[in-house]
Amino acid sequence: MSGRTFYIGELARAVGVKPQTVRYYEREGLLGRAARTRSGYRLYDEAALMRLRFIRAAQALGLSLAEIRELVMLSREGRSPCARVRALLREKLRALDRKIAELRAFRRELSALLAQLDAMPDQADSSPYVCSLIMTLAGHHRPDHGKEG
Amino acid sequence: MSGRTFYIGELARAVGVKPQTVRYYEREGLLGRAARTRSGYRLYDEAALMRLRFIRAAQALGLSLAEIRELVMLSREGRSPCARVRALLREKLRALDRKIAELRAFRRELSALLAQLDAMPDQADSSPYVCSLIMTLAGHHRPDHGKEG
DNA sequence: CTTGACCTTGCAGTTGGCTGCAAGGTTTAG
DNA sequence: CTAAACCTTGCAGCCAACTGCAAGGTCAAG
Repeated sequence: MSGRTFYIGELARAVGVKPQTVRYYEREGLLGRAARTRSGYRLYDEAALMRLRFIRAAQALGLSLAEIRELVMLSREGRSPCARVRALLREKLRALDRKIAELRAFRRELSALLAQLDAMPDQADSSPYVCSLIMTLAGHHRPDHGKEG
Repeated sequence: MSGRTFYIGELARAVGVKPQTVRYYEREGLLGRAARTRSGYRLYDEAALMRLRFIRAAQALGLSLAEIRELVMLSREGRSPCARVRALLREKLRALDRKIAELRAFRRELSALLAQLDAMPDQADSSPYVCSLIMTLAGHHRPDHGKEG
């Protein structure tokens, strides 16, 4: 009755990650140690597949591996992680709102600055501070320009 | 007629960075090597102060140190960096728009998911994948949740 | 002369989530 | 039997922009 088993590469392919990533999650306490064949190969079952999918789904929702580990721990202790999931996601939502507001404010500043820059002729000089307008308008802020789309 | 000079600590304090950061910028080719006293202490003038302020201002606008170095190079070659500044900032603005759109789309998804979660009772089970709803709705996305505000 | 605040260099560590590599053992197809 | 395609471990490196530390030299005040 016990379903299919998988080598680490099959498991990884099924979820779209690399074997190293699976080992990394194990090291980080997100997956629990796998069963082994006599020769030492890791063997996974469908429950492991589901756990791995959960990890990726939770990551896609913006949870960090540390937060996901916390949820996994709760679950392993038999306590329902649902309340904690809600709290974490609500917190993410608030952080998201703050971030969006911040980026919009910054966008306004940057586009105002660009409008002024476009209205100016190029400076022919190579002044020590390169571009004076930037000095006068760049304020306060430390934007967080994370890449990745 | 040559104005004030500064030790690295004074310079750093004047701009709100640490001496290590100033040395780091020098190593990275953003500041050019400073004059030295006989005993080897770095000595800066007001032009250096302005250059350092420029670096921080440009960072505040979202430019990376690599991009700022490029501007500094242009300036040192006597070519006006203004056109490049405009191009870089326009690019930042576009990236910002993409990012804001992405975060808003993600915000919508997350808040819909939360609404569904709030409507559900806690699962008492500690199922292998922790929380089934999350599995069903978490898609595709890889949000970039940079911290810092 | 001593204390303490400065400065110097070089190099390791931080963050988060992987990714790569080397050196070896195993399994499977032909 | 061999070659390819797996697997194992351990550990270094990546990104950016710093930050910290150790071990030592310098300088001004009292």
